[in-house]
Amino acid sequence: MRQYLSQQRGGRGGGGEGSQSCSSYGDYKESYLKTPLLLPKNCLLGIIATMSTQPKSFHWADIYADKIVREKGPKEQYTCASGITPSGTVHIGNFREIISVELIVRALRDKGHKVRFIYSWDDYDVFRKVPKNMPKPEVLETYLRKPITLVPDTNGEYSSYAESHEQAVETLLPVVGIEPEYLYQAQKYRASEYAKEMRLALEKRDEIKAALDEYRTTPLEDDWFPISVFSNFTDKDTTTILEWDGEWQVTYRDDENGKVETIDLRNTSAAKLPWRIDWPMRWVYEGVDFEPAGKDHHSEGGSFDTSKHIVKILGGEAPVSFQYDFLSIKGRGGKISSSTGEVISLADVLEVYTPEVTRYLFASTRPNTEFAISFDLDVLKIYEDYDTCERIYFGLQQANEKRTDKERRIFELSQVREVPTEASYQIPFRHLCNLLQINSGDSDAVIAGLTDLLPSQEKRLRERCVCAWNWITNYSPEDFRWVLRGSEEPLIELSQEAIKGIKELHAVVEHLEEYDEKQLSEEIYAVAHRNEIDPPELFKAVYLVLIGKERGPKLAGFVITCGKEKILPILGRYL
RNA sequence: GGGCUACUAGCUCAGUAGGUAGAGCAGCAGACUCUUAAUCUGCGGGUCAAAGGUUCGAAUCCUUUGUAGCUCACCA
Repeated sequence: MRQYLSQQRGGRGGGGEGSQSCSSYGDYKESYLKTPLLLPKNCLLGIIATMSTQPKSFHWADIYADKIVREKGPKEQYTCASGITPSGTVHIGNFREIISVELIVRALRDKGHKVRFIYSWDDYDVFRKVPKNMPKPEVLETYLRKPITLVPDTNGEYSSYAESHEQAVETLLPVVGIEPEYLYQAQKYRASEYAKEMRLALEKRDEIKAALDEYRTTPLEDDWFPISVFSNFTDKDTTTILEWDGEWQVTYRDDENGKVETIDLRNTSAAKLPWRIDWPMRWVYEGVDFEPAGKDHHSEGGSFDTSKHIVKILGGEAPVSFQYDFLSIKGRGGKISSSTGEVISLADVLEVYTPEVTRYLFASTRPNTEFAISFDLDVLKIYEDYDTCERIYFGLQQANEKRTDKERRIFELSQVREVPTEASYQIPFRHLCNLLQINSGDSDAVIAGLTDLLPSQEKRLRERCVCAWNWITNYSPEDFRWVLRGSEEPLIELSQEAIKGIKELHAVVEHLEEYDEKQLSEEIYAVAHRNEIDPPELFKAVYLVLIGKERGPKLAGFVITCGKEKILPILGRYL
């Protein structure tokens, strides 16, 4: 059991490393103010707004940041907390809490405050249920009622089940610009770091019991104790506390084998506070000023509610909080919940949404409203919205003052790190999808074709290409996908008229450089009429020849984008 | 039984320091010999769920009611 402790994170490196990585944010505001702005021509607006001092913002993150300062008073440092029990895959719903806190952390830092952002892994909680999406459930089942930190990783990659979930998150969060200081509760409990706090809870047993009983349907037993013990014989929490000596000694019985043992809170790894006491204890221990919670906790009688009372008993006060709503998923099978099988995680979202756009999803939505993360055609709209937001930020698109302020703040908060000094390459997601399909997913070829792309825009565009291609291949509707036909594929059977039309079109495409999109469009119609074909028939024939489908991207633009090198060989087969 | 949230145009929703109601889509009209959930221009459209209250003034604050959804009272 010990080995876990020392192995897990090379001893508690959390503090130092955490604050180090966080400091990059501290400079973030300053650095973008200092950096000379290389903005596109017509964006005076952007410059003016950037140079003015922090405008009053009505973004929810700023409103909460103000509220924290107002309610907690001036402080050297504010502590914002988030956390979760890694009892299964950490899903995108859990991510909402993390990023909500991070946005508020940023808002506080932008106002010049020092902030400690802690993320607590509650990996000393008991393993209660085997989630459906885990390998070797029969193995996991034998670990029920033991602390999660002792459950093995049935994928065999990490030293524990808890760590496998923790690592999945910790490696990914920096990608979206989130770098909290991680606290591992198993480590702390097993090192008896909370001995005093547990003793305090025992001393306040009656008050705590009364607070909890207020909302319980059946009151706690008279011999209830505010701590729970993992048996040293079985590691399970199926134990009964028999006695507390009024100081550090606690005697418990293992309910499975009847063995009795007395432990000392100062040097045991077995004792733990139950959740409803554990939470407020840590508010006091870490001095938490802000921590949100899901709506399940925020109901009257829920754990946040009882914690508000218990924290006072423990000599502290409750943090500022808000409740965030749940997320749903659109355009992809699978539920969001970790207990019901397939789970949507941050990794899945990042397949389709770039880090900035992922942040944008959360930064642009009030946390207390439910919304759906879409994998369907809404993806196009989300990217459009993000691009609009960016154009407004850089003054490339006009909007009224109120809207401009709002979009500007959302844009800032959506950035992974410092705000770029120039807009990204503005290309509609739909168009990018077509370019990628023309080039069979080869983003190098796409990028090579964009002659006006600035070097500084390339990295962001490449990230977007990856997401676009993932979306096309995995999520886009069938209508949306197409592949240019190759030379080995069988010829399409066409009417005489259609073949004449194709031939004539081939001749037109040979001089493609002489046409712009509108002219080419008109010429296609002219071809149809000269050959007495209904235009829709000709379109259909051309799409069949080019991509094997009856419909496709708008033809004239499509042909021009593909270029004659690609189009001529295909049409040429019908000459 | 308690709590929370929502109710704004046909649809999806913006609208936080109370000051003459907004957007997108749909619709209508016109343009385009034009297929895609993206062509352009113009237009119409709302007792802001209901009632009461505070106010010079309320979608916004308070009270009550209705409808819908979520959640707690087991565990974490």
